[in-house]
Amino acid sequence: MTGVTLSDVAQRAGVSRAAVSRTFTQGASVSAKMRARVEAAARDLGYSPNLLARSLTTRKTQLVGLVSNNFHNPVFLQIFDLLTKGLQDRGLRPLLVNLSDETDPARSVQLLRQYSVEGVILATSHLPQGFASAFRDAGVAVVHAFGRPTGQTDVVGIDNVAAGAMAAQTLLARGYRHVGFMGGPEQASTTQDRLAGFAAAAQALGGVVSHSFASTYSFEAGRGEMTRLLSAPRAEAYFCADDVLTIGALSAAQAAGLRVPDDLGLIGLNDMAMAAWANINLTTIHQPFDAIVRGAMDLMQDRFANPDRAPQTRLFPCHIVDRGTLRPL
Amino acid sequence: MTGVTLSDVAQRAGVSRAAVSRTFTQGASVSAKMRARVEAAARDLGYSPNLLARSLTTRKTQLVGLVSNNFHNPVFLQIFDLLTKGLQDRGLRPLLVNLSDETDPARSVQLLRQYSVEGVILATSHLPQGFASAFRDAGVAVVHAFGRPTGQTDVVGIDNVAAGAMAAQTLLARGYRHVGFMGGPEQASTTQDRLAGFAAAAQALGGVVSHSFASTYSFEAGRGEMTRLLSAPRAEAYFCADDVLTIGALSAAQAAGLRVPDDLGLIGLNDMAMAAWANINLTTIHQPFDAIVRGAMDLMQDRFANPDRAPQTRLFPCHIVDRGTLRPL
DNA sequence: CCGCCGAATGCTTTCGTTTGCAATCGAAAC
DNA sequence: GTTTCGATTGCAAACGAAAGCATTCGGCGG
Repeated sequence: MTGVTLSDVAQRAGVSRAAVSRTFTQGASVSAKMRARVEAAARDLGYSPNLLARSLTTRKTQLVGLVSNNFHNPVFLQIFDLLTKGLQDRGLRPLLVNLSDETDPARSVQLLRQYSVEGVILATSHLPQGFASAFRDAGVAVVHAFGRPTGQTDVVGIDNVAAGAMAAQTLLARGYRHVGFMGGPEQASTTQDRLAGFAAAAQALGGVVSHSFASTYSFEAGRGEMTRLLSAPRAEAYFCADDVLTIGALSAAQAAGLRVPDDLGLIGLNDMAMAAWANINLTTIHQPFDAIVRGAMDLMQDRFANPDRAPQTRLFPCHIVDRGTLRPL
Repeated sequence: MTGVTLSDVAQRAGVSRAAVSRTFTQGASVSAKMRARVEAAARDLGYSPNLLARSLTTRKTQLVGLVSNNFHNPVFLQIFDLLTKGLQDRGLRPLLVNLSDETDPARSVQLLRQYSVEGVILATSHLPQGFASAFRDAGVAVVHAFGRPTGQTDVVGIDNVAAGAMAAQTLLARGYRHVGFMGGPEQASTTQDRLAGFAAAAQALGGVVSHSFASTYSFEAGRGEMTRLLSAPRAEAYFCADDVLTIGALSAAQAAGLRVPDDLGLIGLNDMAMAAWANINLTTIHQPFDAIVRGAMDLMQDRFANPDRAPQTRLFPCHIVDRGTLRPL
């Protein structure tokens, strides 16, 4: 234990405990002389206020839950980086929750509530049933990043239907006619929405559309699924709903002796850092992580200030990043 | 706010506050009848104890700081995954701290102390001066994962000197004679130790050794450094001190038209998930992340129980994983 | 029926802070 | 030298829960 408390400082400085408290609380009334005196004593003793005790009376913990269920896809490291930096800049502390193996998500809700988090940022494509509402009911600000707009909770992300359409338009504009969609898990809302947008746009433009799903958003699943696809009549180009999946598909294509993009076109989604690596060099749809993450934090803080406002959705535009897996216009 | 407190439950159940407290604290004396009565009331009201308030009297927060300065290398996502799951299983909560852009590390120390974390796990190759000792002095259990043994703090990781030697022995056994070391930042202890072990072992076996450093542990740095190396007389094989670096080097070699492993051998270190991807397929030294992470948590909890024991070091053995970037024996 | 004793329960203080309220201070206005 | 009034200060009561201590309960042997 550090052990040194406000009382110790007060005694040392020969002032009341309230005086010490005031010099350490933003915007309280203290004279310059008093402040100097207290600060000197505090420095001598190495005092710093106990935030947990403070939170008891202020009802503010500065704690926010950061929950994710995907610790395998490297994009999430980028997301954590942006998120942790951003939260630190705003004076908030992230309590990290890994939902991967959690059989009972209610436990995580309970847990975060017990720690009195003020807000929760859900960074997950798919969300356990009733998760968001549990927090809402408990009065904690919750925002779902990378989620599907529901009107029930704050959501920030991209328009996945539009992104799917953008992929289709790009493929057809490059002269591919038989185009395929390779999704992640079929029940993920991102997969569903991207497929819907992709199929509709491709058909509207006269394309021939097929689709299939990989079991997870992972390299192996993408590689396995593409290997399967290549053993039958196949499309000329595929839109893979995630970069990691796309890299898996790319690997399968190379293993099958196909040249990309001449024999087979591929377009991904995310534009994760790795997509730009020279030996991967993915053509992909850029998802603006920084804007989304910033938006999530903004929305959360906005709800701190105004807990009863209506749920809000913020979607950010994507754009194509042209690299080496699609033939040029 | 959830708002429902112990007093509310006590009133509802028509018992004293102490009774409620006892039914929720491990190993307190309550009759079955009382317990049932309180639990019913608690359920009705949706009560769960406020851990922050509890921590005030118990002096236990179950909070541990998880600090890292590398949110770019994908291995850290694997590490976070293991760490968060492990901590959750042990009933501990990770408070995540991103040191990347932190100009004043003392701020992070202060911060974690203010939240009364019971322990800190440092997952960083390099560590700011005085960081570990600051925690130690504050009486919080600190363990440095992936660090260099100092005798001052608990350290868990691998023997980097031995790992370097293992790399050298492997290269020479495969018939490479002029061998190079490509490190990360020169001041990183991991870089220094791996180089020392590598150079000594290679020379002892009659190899010709050269070395150089990439500016960071990143793809771009590895690729840039290898590109530079290839523009001059070069070694026959390189030991790159990290997988991401190795992938960068591999990319540079491919871009230069070299065949790996025929024209150039490469061996990495870490065996991150990506190293096994078929289109990367790195021969590398496996670092046992799961054992290291588990060891870190064990050591931390061990110090909870016994705060004054001497600092301890736990190093785990590595082994070669043979894939496609080194020619066979 | 009485006394005894361990188990259950309630009372009260405490943990480290903040904050409303009342008392005090100091200087400007008279 | 008083008044007066705003800015400082101290006092004491929260905040939500744990735990030591004293009290009460219940069942047992006698």
